[in-house]
Amino acid sequence: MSATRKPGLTREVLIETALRLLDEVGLDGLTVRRLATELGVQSPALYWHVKSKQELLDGMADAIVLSAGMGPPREDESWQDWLLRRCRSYRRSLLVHRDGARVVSGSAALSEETIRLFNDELTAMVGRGFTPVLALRTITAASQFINGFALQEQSAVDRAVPDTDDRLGGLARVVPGGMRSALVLAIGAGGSAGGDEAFEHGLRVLVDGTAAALAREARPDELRAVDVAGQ
Amino acid sequence: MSATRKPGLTREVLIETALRLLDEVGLDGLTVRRLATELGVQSPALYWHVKSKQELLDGMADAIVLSAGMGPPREDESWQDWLLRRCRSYRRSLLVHRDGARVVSGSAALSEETIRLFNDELTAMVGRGFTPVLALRTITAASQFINGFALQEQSAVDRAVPDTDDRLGGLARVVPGGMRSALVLAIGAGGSAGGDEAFEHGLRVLVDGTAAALAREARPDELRAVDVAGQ
DNA sequence: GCTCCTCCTTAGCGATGCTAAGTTAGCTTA
DNA sequence: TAAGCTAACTTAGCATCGCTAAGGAGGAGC
Repeated sequence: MSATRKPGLTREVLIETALRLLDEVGLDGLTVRRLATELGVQSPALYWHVKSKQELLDGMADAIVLSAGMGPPREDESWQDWLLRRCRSYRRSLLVHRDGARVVSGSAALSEETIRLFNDELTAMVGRGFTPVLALRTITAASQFINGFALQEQSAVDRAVPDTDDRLGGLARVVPGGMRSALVLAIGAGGSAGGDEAFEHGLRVLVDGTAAALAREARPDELRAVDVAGQ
Repeated sequence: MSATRKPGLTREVLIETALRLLDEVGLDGLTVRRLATELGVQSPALYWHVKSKQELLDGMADAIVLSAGMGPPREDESWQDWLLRRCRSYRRSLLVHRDGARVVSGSAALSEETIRLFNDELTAMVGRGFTPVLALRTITAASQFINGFALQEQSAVDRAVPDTDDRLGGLARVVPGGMRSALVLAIGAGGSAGGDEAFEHGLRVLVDGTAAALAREARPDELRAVDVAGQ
């Protein structure tokens, strides 16, 4: 019953070590046996602290997400600045660990702590004029864009780098012989599927589009004849 | 030398069967042995037509992407309508097959055919006023949003569905006891992390934000004092 | 001192991706 | 027609994986 028994191992230590090991060997190299060795223990010992490997991965994913420092905006901060800050921080957290995006994407169980912070964010957005649904959808869209983006950035890094001009980063691994104008132009002009600039562009699009949606939401009585969604 | 030998098996047949089997058993259940059984063959036989399981998955991913019907807009079609059509079609293709998004996300090697179509799209966008870089980044942002979105939609479906109120679809599997206002409000109002409406919202944000970027690109001499990106 | 419970070990099961080596069928060549 | 070659498969099996079952060590509590 006493909390200070002497566990030797802990769920927390397990997750921390797993994250460190992840950077070394990657997600595919992160086996239960390898982690056990790293902890100076036999592999079945881990199953005393964790139900399955998936539960371990869920814990790692939650630790990564939490390390981004979620939370509502500061008092003096506009929702735009906050959203930009949050998104950049989230991407950085995914990129800090090797295969971080894959770990987070493969997990679905978030901790109560994460959900609480998430809810605080939504509440703050509502305080700045968002409807609850718009707030949720905005964060949702942002998260999914960042997940997809980081996923591709890391998959491009992890594979064996081909000879030259892999600027497309996973979108076009093989450059065909008769590559035509636009693609080669875009790449030549510094365009790339990954990287900070491409990410910042996506962010900007997100913020601008959200601002438009927010303006629409705020005065829903006006004409929507210019609606672009044709469906 | 004659092309009509009688292979019995083909790379194409292999991929088609694998996609059919994928719908049955899911990505985790799609083993080489299982696929071989489905083809009435022993498992090592597959390695004659395919270098590794990853190469098979790459082929499946490419088939899924190609099935979306990529290609430039019609003559009379605005880039907005085309982009919406293309994005919806892409999402639908990912959702058609079980774990389709995971298969596509896990693959990096696209066929030359896909790259050619992709290039045609960029070229057409340039014809409508985009710079090559903006065109590439737009498609990139769209693809990554859709990948992330579909990934989450399918991961929410695939896991054992909990008792009630799993509307958050993977974002909040466990609903904590003291869930506060904004989240419960958003969910109550029909908000959800997945689903057609959330997707359409994301698309709208993308198109609106891209329109703003395009307007900026078109007259780059004007003042940019209202720039929202602080970095 | 005896028992109980926590935390770890040893042993091993079934399944996985993949390789090595052997076998068969059908075309080409003499 | 017979020999030979090679594409397309089979049989056997290796190393590794996540995970389970059973047992043992050692401090805590009576």
